[in-house]
Parts: sequence; C-alpha cells; structure tokens
Amino acid sequence: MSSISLLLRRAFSTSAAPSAVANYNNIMRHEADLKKVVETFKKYTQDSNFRKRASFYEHTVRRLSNTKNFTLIEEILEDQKKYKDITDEGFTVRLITLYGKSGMFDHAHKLFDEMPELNCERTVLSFNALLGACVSSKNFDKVDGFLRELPVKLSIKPNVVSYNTVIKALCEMGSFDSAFSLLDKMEKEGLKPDLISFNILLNAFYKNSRFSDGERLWAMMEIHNVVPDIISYNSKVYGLILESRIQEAVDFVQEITSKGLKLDVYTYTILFRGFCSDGKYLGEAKRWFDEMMKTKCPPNHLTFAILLRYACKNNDFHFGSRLCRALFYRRCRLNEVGLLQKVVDGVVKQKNIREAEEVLVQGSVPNVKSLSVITGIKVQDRPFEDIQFKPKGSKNSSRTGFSQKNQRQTCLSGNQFVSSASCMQILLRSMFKLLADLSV
DNA sequence: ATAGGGTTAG
Repeated sequence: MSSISLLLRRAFSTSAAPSAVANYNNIMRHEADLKKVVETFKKYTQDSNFRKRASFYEHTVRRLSNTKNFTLIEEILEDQKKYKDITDEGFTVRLITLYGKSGMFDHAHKLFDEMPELNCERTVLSFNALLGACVSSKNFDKVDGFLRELPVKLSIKPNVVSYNTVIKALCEMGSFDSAFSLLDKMEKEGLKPDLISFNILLNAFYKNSRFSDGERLWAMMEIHNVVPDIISYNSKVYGLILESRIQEAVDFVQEITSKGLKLDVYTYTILFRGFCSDGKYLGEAKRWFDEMMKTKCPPNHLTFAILLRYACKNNDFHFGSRLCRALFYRRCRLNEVGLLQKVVDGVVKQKNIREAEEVLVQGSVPNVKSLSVITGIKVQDRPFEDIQFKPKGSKNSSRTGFSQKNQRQTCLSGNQFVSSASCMQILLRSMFKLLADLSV
C-alpha cells in the first residue's frame, strides 16, 4: 500500500518551472479537447522560433491524425501559409510530409502545386517530398507517373533519394522485379544505388518469402561497394525466421556479431519471435535476453510483449516476473494488460507471493481482487482521497496501455468517486498514464 | 526528402 501511494504521489506531483517548450508539451498532453489543441498550436506558431521546431508539428499532427481529425489537420497546416517561412522550401517540404503521413495525399499534392504562387522554389527536395507523401499515404501507384512526368515538366533531376522512394513504392505494390530493375535504371542515369536502396530491397525480398532473391543481393552490394549494416542483416534474420530455420538464424546472428557489428533491438526481437514457435527455445530466449542486458541494448514494448507471452505460455512465471520488473524499470507500455495479469496469476498459483507483490507494486495490475488477495489490503470505498484527477473524457487510451475493454468503465463525472473497483482502475490508469508521460 | 518488428486467444 505505502509503495503504491508513494508511486502515485511521485507521479502526481508537479515538477519544477517549465520552459515555454515544456509548457507547450504540458498543455498539449493534458488537453483533451482537440479544438483547443488546434487553437493553442496556431497561437504558438505565431512565434518564429516555434515554427522551427519540427517535432511539435509532428506530435500535434500525429495526434489529430490518430483520431482522424483531418479537418483540424488542414486547419493548422493551411494556417502556416500566412508566415514568410512558406517561401522556405524546407518548411514547405515538412508540411507536405505531414500531409502525407496523415494520409492526406490530395492536400500534399495541392500544396506542391501551389508552391510557385506561394513564392517557394521547387527543387528535387520538394519533388522527393511529394514522392514520399505518395508512399506514406499508400498511394503507391502514383509514384511511377510522377517520376516519369515531373522531372521533365519542372526541370528537376531525380536523385538517389527519388529512386529509393520509387523502389520502396514498387516493393509495397509487390512489383519486386520492377523495383529491382530500377537499380539498373539508376546507373544509366549516373546515380549509384546506396545502402538504403539495398536495404529496401533486402527487406522486401526476405519479408515476402523471396529468400533466394534476397541472397542474390549481397554479391551486388559488394560490387557496388555498399557495406551492409545491421538493418541489412536483420532482414536476412527475418527471412530465416520466416522459413522456421531457427538454428540457422541463431548461427547467422552469431556471425553478425563476429563481424564486429552490434546487434540492435530489432535483431533480438526477430529472434525472440522465432523462438516463440516452440517451448524448447525457452533457455535460448533467456540466454539472448541476458545478452541484451549485458550489451546494453534496451528492450522495448514489443520485445517485452513477445517474451512475456512466450514465458506465460510455457508457465515460466519466474522469467515472466523478471521481464515485468525490466518492463516497469524501462517504463514500457504494453498494449495488452492481460499479459501482466497472467504473470501475477501464475506467480500466485505457484505461491511465489513475494514476486507477485513486486510485479503488482511496480506495475499496478488493475485487478482489485488479486491486489487485495496478494497484499492483504482491504480495498476501501474511497481510497486515495487526497488525489485529484481529471476523469472526464480523457480518451487517449493508446497512451495508457490499457485495452479497450478496461476503458469502458470510465464513467465518473466531476471529481466524484464511484465504486472502489472502478475507482481503483481509474486511479491506476491515471498513474500509468502519468508514468508514461513522465518517461517521454 | 529515402530504409526495419507482432497478433494473441476463449
């Protein structure tokens, strides 16, 4: 009990004087009303320093895009046209990219077309931004036409980035051979395929069960003097796992290490996913997890989700609770709270009360019943009365790490408490949310 | 301006 309230107190206490930037972050994070978010954004962007901060644009637009508020996205991005920055190609390119990422391809295209009248020069940068917007908005089929028409029309010479983007689009459409043949086309245009060109192709081939096509690329890379990096190798590990060649994948990973390359979180996570197919790899999974810790390669929420499910499935709750501790330490959010509950239940069943306690205290699994069973705390009607929180309509469930099922009981009005169970849930959810926010 | 993870299970 005391540890939990300590955690809560820490989570709810306000931190020291925020700068303008932190201030903005605070306002935006806690503001549930998206109309107000938009107003605040527009107000802040009157400041020219603020307009240089690409990440604010990204955060705000991503949030509006996640909730499908496309009108509001249009409102803030179109509003930017009134600033002199719009004559700076870099600034406009960012807006085009944001439209693309929000899936608003027509807006991206329109802005590109408007650039001359906005007094903004168009070079290969904005051309590439337009191509990129096709890809991110999944208008893959448009890319090829743009590559054929626009360079002539606008006297822009495509560069490696342009071609890489087209290769990506063709791969996404499943036109692997056309994508591959663009390497030749590039060379004819006097451009050298680079690491990114090859990584796009490696990924596409191995991921789409074209293992032998993938294998052929390595020799080509050598010819082009392109040195593979960990992203290149990860594609192959993925390919091996996809073909259930687990041991070969392990051997290949060893080989990567012996080349002096550092494995990254992707490498491990791909391996773990391969191990999951069979309980016999549990020891191997632990060994690689230790390796991860030893080499200071921090696991992320996906790594934890995969390993936790694997541990639970094989009744290894000791490993499970160890994973939970690492998970809380890293302040990762799981999109499946049920997994934590499984660990607690498993540990309790095996009578490792102490471990269960730790998982609970650190992770606050929102199950009041197991909470009171394990800790012996009797849940009162009005716990934590000293803590105020805003329950109304905070809808960003994705940040809290709680499933939709757990969300539906949010029915408080004002600061009134309801039953102890849902109160506890809401309280814990708020705590999770705050912990998540603090870790950003 | 371009590159990379998942899907459980009742």
